[in-house]
Amino acid sequence: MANRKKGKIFKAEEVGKQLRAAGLRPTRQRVALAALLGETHRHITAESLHAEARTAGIEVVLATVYNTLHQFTQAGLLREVVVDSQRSYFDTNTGPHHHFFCEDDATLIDIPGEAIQVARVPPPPQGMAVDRVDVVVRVKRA
Amino acid sequence: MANRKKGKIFKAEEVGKQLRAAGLRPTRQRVALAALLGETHRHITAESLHAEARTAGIEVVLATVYNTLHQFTQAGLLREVVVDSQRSYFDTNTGPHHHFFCEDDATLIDIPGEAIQVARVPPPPQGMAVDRVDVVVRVKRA
DNA sequence: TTTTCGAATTGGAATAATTCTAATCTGTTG
DNA sequence: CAACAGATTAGAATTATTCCAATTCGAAAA
Repeated sequence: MANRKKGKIFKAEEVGKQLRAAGLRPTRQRVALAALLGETHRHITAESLHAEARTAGIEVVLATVYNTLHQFTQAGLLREVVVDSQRSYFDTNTGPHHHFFCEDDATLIDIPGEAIQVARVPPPPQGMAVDRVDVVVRVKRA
Repeated sequence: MANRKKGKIFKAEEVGKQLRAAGLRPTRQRVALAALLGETHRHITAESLHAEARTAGIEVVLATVYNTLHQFTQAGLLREVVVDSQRSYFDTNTGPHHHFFCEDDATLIDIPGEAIQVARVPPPPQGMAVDRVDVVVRVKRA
């Protein structure tokens, strides 16, 4: 626990095990991308992760980054954040929380789950169940 | 007022005036699209409005629908709703309210503004001002 | 360790949504 | 009714993402 920073979803030495546990084979690219996600920031796009990977000398194609992000998301290791209808963001923080979205530079900032209180959400329509409640606080340069 | 349904942003006889007031010239296509928006449902995509227009015999190209939706949005007559990173939705209801988003069929349902209470939104980062707070309740077939 | 098989990656083509552009057309004003 | 500013058009261009068939690679068996 001394060495556990919140937000790190992968620990370098355990990436293999973690992937296996998620039902994904620890292939070269997946391990490398997982390592990057474990070490760096919280909000990424396929494009940004691909750029990071290439900078780090990892040979991986954009299509594979897309596939991998979706696989990690399905496995519950990442969460997709919808704030921009033009680009998909992924968050390494899968716990309950919300976001500030800066419309000027299209960046995200986490808001801890407890910070915001959402009350009196009406019941969903017949036959529907609430999957989750997303709050996006859109901000602009003042 | 007897004849005023909430959600109707345009009244057939006043479309011209309303557009003019918004600083937009009441061209044939704009008037026609505005009339459609005034008469029909609340949530549309460029694609769906284009289909409606063509069905109604209005000759307008998809690019123009996009332009018009953005112009109306800028003029404050429509609001863009971001719920799907792959498609843009527009809402004829520009008042304060939120949405249910059904992930199975990608449809939106309004939640009145007063229905949900969002409390304790933390202050935005330095130099930023809150533009608006969006709540999306994602639902799935149970 | 080598073989083998099934699943994963690849690169590129395909698709979908949206924006851009240059030429043409049309409201509006004088 | 003439002229101009601004709008529309079709299609090309762009961007983000997905799909696909061929190749490669990881893991379990031999």
